[in-house]
Amino acid sequence: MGASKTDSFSVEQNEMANLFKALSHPARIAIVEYLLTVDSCICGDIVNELPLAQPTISQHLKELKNANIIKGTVEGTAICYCLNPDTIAKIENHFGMIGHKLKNKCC
Amino acid sequence: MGASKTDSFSVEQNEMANLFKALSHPARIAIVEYLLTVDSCICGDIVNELPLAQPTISQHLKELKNANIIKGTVEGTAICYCLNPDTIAKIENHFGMIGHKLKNKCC
DNA sequence: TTGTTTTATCGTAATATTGCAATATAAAAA
DNA sequence: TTTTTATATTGCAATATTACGATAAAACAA
Repeated sequence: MGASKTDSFSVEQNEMANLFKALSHPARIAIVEYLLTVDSCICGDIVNELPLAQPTISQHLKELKNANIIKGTVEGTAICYCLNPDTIAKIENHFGMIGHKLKNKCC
Repeated sequence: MGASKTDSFSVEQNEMANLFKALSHPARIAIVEYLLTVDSCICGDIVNELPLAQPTISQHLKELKNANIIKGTVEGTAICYCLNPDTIAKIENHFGMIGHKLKNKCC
């Protein structure tokens, strides 16, 4: 095969897996980090920041957008990207929950 | 192509991407969740918990082990798997840092 | 209008992932 | 020893991902 057996798992499990898949590439990690260093959300120069061709970056941005990790709004000719705090908080809470449960364990 | 341009990014960016890649499949999310529900670390029945064949689960466990998300120690015939709190904390801190930086932003 | 700039999409080649049957390995039980 | 039980590895087919050249689309400038 090659396709994940998505149907065999819960909606929540698939959601979390999709969030992590969106973050499972160094270019997308770099994009998130870059968005954090920029003061405002007004961007448009991500292509110059990364050692990848423009179509490749556009594709990575699309995946981050589909996963709701970033938001993009049209700003004239350019597009303004910024991180989605809700999704970041969602992931943060997920691991906070895991960390909390782990404290009551033998590990 | 198809291979990631790993060399173009920092060691840290690749490390984080690999951690997330290990968590980017619902079966591996399910394994992590199952390990959280078990009282002790003494496991050995993960195969019966998931709707996947034994070789498939063994492969998923291997990926989680390679990413240091779980630890496995031989326990006679069975193998005892448990979560690695250090790695969980590492991811938790990563998002805590992002969340903190986001608070000083326009988003 | 035409040209410029910025981002998106298409098409495709190279590579990676997923899943499992078959088989192997390792440790304990009989 | 042989058998049983639990986990790992191999090999392969189906599918997904990654990267980018070529091209398109959208908004503004001249």
